[in-house]
Amino acid sequence: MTIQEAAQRSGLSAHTLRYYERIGLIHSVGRNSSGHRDYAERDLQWLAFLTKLRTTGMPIADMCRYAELSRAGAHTAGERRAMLERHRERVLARIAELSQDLTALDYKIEMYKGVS
Amino acid sequence: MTIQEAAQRSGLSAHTLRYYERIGLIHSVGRNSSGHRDYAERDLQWLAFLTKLRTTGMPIADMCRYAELSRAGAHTAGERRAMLERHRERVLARIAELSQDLTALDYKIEMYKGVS
DNA sequence: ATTTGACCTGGAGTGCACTCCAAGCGGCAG
DNA sequence: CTGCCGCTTGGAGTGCACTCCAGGTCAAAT
Repeated sequence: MTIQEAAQRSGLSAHTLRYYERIGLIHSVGRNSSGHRDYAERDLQWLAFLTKLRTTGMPIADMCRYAELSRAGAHTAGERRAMLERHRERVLARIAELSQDLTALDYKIEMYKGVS
Repeated sequence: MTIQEAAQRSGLSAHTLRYYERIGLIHSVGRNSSGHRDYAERDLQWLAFLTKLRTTGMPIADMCRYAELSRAGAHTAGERRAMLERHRERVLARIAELSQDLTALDYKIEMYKGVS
C-alpha cells in the first residue's frame, strides 16, 4: 500500500511516516519497482502499536530503543517487557494525576455555578 | 516571598515564574524596595491553579486567555466557566483515551508473560 | 513529447514551552 | 571599598516532535 494509504489508515501523516522510518522507528518498509514505499499489513500493526505508545506519552527516544530491541531478536523480550511495564506504571500515574486534577477542576466549575 | 521560595513552593522554576509573568499569565507580582519580585500567598494560589491547567494539558495560549479574562473582571465569569467546562471535557476524553490504551498495553504485556 | 501528480531524499524550518545568557543593580560580609 | 550573591531585564538558545522545502525520479494521461 502507498504512503498515502498507510497515512490514512494509521492516522499519521505521510511526513511523519517518513520521519519515523528515518529515525529507525519503522524498519524495512518495502519499496516497489520505482523506489516508492510499499506498506504491508504488518507495518500497519506495528504503526498502531507505536501510536499507542506515543499517545500514552512515551518519548520518541524510548520508542526507538524499543524498536531497536525488537529488531535485535527474541533474547531482548525481557527488556522489552520491562520497558512496557515501566511505561504502564507511568500511564497509570498519569491517569491518577489527571483524575485528581479533574476533581479540582470540577470544584472550580462548581464555584462558578454558585456565583452565576 | 522571594522568587526562589515561590519556585520551591509552586514546583515551578524561577525561570518559569519570570516567563509566566512576562507572557501575562501572572499579573502584578509585587516588587520590594530593590525591585525584586515579592510573591504573596494569593500569587501562590493562582500559580497552583495555573499548574493544574498546565498538567492537564491546557495550552499556554489558552491559559493566557483565561488570565486575561480574570483580569477583565467579574463580567467575564461566564466565559471563564465555559473555558473550564470545555477543558473538563478534554481532560475526561484524555483519561478515557489513556484508559483504553492502557488496556492494549496490558494485553501486550500479557503476551510477553505468555512467552517467557 | 510533455505535463501532471505522487513519490523520493537530505536538510531546513516550525511551534511549543520552557531554559539559559549577558549585562547590570542592590545589599551585605569581610 | 571590594567581592560576592541573588536578583533584574531583553533576548537568544534548547529539546522535542514533527512539518515542510527544493530538487529530482517515475509512470500514466493528454
